[in-house]
Amino acid sequence: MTLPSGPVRQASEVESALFDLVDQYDRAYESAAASVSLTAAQACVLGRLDQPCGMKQLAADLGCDASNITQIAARLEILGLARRSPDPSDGRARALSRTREGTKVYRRFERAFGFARAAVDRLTPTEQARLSELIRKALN
Amino acid sequence: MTLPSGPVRQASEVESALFDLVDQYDRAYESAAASVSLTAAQACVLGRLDQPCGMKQLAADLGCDASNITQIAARLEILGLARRSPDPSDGRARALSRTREGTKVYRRFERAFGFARAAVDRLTPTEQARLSELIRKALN
DNA sequence: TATTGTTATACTCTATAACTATA
DNA sequence: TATAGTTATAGAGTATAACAATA
Repeated sequence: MTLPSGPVRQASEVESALFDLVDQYDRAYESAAASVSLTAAQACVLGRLDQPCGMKQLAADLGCDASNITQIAARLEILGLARRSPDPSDGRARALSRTREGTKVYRRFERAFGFARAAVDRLTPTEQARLSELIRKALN
Repeated sequence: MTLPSGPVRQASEVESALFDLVDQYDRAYESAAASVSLTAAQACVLGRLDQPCGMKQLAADLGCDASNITQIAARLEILGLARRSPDPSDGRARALSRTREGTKVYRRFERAFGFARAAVDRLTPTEQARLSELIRKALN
């Protein structure tokens, strides 16, 4: 006979707070991206192009397969927001960079996002420093 | 003539901490789900079934379209992890609930996840309370 | 007529495997 | 032979629109 598995684990108050924070952050990110007609992944890649960046590096940063970056880069290129340029020092490599339009759109995304800034603005400077400290310690 | 758009906004230290927290949380969630052969969305739905729940309610909770829930529920059903039952009081409605196997798998997911608990365990009880308080204030 | 849920469809993200070109 | 990137393909999440059954 099989015993019932029982209820799932009960989260503590801090864990719930962390969950709510992450949940709201993710939703705000997605929503801000949609507001400028980007997907979250596209906004994420676009945001990493302050400097031109190789495909392999982007894949490593985002923790996904390189073939994935190829597709996202291709779409950003079609949208006129990014451009792939040959690497003079390595014929295999290509660097992805933002176009001027891409930077404009990304800045519109940032203004639409605002989640982190708004959250932080509800805290005093001392509280902000303390929050930062606690998060860093928790992340180890 | 068009002026350059200029650099994107520079995030503050707290904002960076928030970003890192969310990023690590999301990756750990995804990875834990994969470790029990679930997608993040499937784990998310499964985790909300401590009580049977209607499709519409699930869609509202997850902030997505109801047709989306239909698909995820169908897959969870095929996997034997959840079940859709008719609602006796409303012939249109169906309630999704975890099977015993679904609860077992979800508990394995929780053990694999552990991110929030591990993070929280690096803090003293006083620090945990303070973190919780600051997050709640920041989320308003 | 409004609501719950489903189906059909299309787009995107994602990974794997096979491939091209270069190192 | 190894590496950077691409292509082909397939599974899954997502939304919209049209639909069935019920309220």
